[in-house]
Amino acid sequence: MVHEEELLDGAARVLAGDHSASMVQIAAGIGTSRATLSRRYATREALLKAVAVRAIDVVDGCLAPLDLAQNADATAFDAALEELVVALLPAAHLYGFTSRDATVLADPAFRAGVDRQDHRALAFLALGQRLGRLRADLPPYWMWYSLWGLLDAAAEGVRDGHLAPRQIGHLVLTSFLSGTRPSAPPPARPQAAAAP
Amino acid sequence: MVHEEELLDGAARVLAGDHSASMVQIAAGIGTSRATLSRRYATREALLKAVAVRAIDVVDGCLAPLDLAQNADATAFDAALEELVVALLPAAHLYGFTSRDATVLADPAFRAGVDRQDHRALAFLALGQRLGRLRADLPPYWMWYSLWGLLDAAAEGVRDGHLAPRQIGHLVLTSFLSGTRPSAPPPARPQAAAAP
DNA sequence: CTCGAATGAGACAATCTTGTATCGTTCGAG
DNA sequence: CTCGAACGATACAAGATTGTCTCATTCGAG
Repeated sequence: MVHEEELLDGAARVLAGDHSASMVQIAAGIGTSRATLSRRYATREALLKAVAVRAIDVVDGCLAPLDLAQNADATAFDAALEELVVALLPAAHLYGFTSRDATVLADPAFRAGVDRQDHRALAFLALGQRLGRLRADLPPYWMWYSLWGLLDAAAEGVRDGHLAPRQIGHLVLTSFLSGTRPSAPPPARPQAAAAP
Repeated sequence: MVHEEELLDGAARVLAGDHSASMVQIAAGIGTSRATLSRRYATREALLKAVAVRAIDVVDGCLAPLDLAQNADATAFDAALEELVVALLPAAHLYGFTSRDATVLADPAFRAGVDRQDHRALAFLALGQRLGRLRADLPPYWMWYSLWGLLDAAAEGVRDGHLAPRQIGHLVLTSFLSGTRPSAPPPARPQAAAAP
């Protein structure tokens, strides 16, 4: 018997590539039969919601280490943030579609789970603000959403072959923290463009 | 006769809310009949691709002012970047789904359009690097993808009611440029958490 | 006003998807 | 080894979606 987690992750993998994949496509992508899929999950909607719940569980696992940092210092916060980004990278690729699927969005249980998750992340980000490691003039909600946006962007960049999987962890973290503006504003160096 | 642009924008609005909306739902959302929709676009796939082409056109319109800045200075570059973000915000909300829909992604014409678009944006971002206004250690492709990620994140934040439409322009721009790390690292101010 | 093009409403068959049931087979615990 | 649970394959009906068609109506240019 295939474990439920493998099955849901396989379904998520297929659905991440095509949000509107049919049960036949999902079963074929997993490598199982449509009969088994229908036996496990009564309807396609039920499968979708199960994947969404699985997504919440996985992301909750990524967020767990953050709770220990409530009485941490700046160094511990930075380490936890980096750990969070690295842990979230594959999750964003696999489960990102759940936040955009109308079927999933309509599920109150999913919305409630996301709300709990958001509040947990917001507490962590607010801690970063109090520690002086995150800007105090940005809404924590925006920091959380923008982090997910960067994670999604990295996943798309890898999908399109424009980014290497190895570098996206660093890219997301440095963009999230430092942005794309050079840290030390150069006084006035023309630096003419090199000839092609 | 309803103009083609209005029709496509209406379809995009419906599809942005539900990627797998049927022709009946799309027609109802636009306020027209399914017959008219089918007369204009032979198949649903054709409609999807037409929306995608429209998306490319609109984004091309947002990118047009950037070409004039090829021989610009730092100030002009900053202004063009801000203008770009503001122009791109509604487009990201309306047409963001095109970059994630399997049907659209499979269209060679769309991929070619996106490629041309990417190269145009990349040239602009590379100009920013030469002007010293953007970090030279980040791949231009990542800057472009991350900007779209932030635009998407802002749109989702508004959709969920966690962000106000008025502020997202500033949020995207400041996150893209400066990140979420405080600009001036505070020496050692404890700043105890305020009582709840 | 007149006429033609575009529209809305509806019917129709073909196809796809889904949910359910049945059959024989495989696989692992006892 | 034995047996029962889970599996793959297949068939079936019900429903939804799509693409095409017809017909009456509306709307605007001339």
